[in-house]
Amino acid sequence: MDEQSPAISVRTADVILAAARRQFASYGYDGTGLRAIAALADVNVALIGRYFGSKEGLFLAAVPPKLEIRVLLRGSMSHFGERAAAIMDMKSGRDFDPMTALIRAAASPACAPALRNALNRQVIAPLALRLEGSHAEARAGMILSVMAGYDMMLRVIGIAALEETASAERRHRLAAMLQHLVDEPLHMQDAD
Amino acid sequence: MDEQSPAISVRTADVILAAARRQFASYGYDGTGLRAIAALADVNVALIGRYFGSKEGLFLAAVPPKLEIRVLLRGSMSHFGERAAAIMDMKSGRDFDPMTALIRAAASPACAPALRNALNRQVIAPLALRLEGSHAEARAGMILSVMAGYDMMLRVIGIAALEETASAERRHRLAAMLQHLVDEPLHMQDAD
DNA sequence: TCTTCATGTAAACGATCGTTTATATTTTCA
DNA sequence: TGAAAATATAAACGATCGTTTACATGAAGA
Repeated sequence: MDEQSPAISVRTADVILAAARRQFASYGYDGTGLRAIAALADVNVALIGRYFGSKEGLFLAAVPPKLEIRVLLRGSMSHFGERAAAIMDMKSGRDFDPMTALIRAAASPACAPALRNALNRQVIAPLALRLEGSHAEARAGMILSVMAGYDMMLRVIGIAALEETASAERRHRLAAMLQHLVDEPLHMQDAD
Repeated sequence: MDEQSPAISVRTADVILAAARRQFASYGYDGTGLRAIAALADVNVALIGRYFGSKEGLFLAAVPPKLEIRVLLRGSMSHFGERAAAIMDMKSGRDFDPMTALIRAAASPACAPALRNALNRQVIAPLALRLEGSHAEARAGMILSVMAGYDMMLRVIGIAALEETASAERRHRLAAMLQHLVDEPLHMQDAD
């Protein structure tokens, strides 16, 4: 080719992606340096530029594709709350969780638009398709909000009131909120 | 004095604090430069160092003290959900909102511990005192989670499914969730 | 008026960042 | 085996960052 053909090696690209996911999830977008990713991947810094163009390109290639929630949508929606809450509680200790990475990166203007698109396409749209009743998209958005807020307070900031509560109790309340957003027709409020 | 007496001017300090709040809320902790704050405050960069010691010191002096939620706790707790949801919806367009600033800064390891402390002392503890029934602190943590997640999806990331929904509908659902976390005894789930 | 202390400013330091350029090494294939 | 393509590396660039040092201005008190 006449233009620059980056000359890729799939295995090297995967090693870089894995390292990038770990770093982005742990330290956020701004807190992660390309040299740290390169060191973790045992790879030269310049390779990242050649493989993914820029730091933003690397982030977009690493994190948003992992945001799929199809596993959550498998099975009856009458137990969605339970399933979601169980997953939100289980995922502690993993070296990479896309939602945590997303939260840590949300503040960076460089990736906010891309995150918005990824969330719309890979989370909200498929979820809204499974919701019956009115305002399906808004309810999907609220469901995502609840899950993200929970993750942020529990994992990113580390609120003691949540950390020190029995996992079953937290999961119970989280599941109830999510399930009620799924079961649209119910009016939750008692007074008007 | 023998040590360094920073020689303060209250008005200058306030100007710096106001500028810092605006910048931190808009661009997050990492995205904000001291020079940008200084320019906005029409003040020399070095003054920030002399007044607040460091960037972290400035952030801690600017954002956490504004986290008070006493206004939210005024009045009967049987309408807490409505009040909170109304405030969460109203605050758009303000030049500084402490919760948005908090979310934008949560990913920075430099301020996460301080944010944790500030949230515990100024939000969760006073809120839990007003909650009757069991697991008051956990429920307070969940209330904060819901509000923060809502703010993050609506204001920081900007999810279309929430932005394009009528404000009244959003507020309605948010209020219902919050109020149910206040009214502990109710079991929200329908199936077991 | 002269000194003192409070306040503000200018300039630079050292470090780190993302990115690029130029070069080296390895692999492939005729 | 040898040329060409693919892959990897080292070194530097320019910019920005938070911070510090040294100096200038200003008002107040004796």
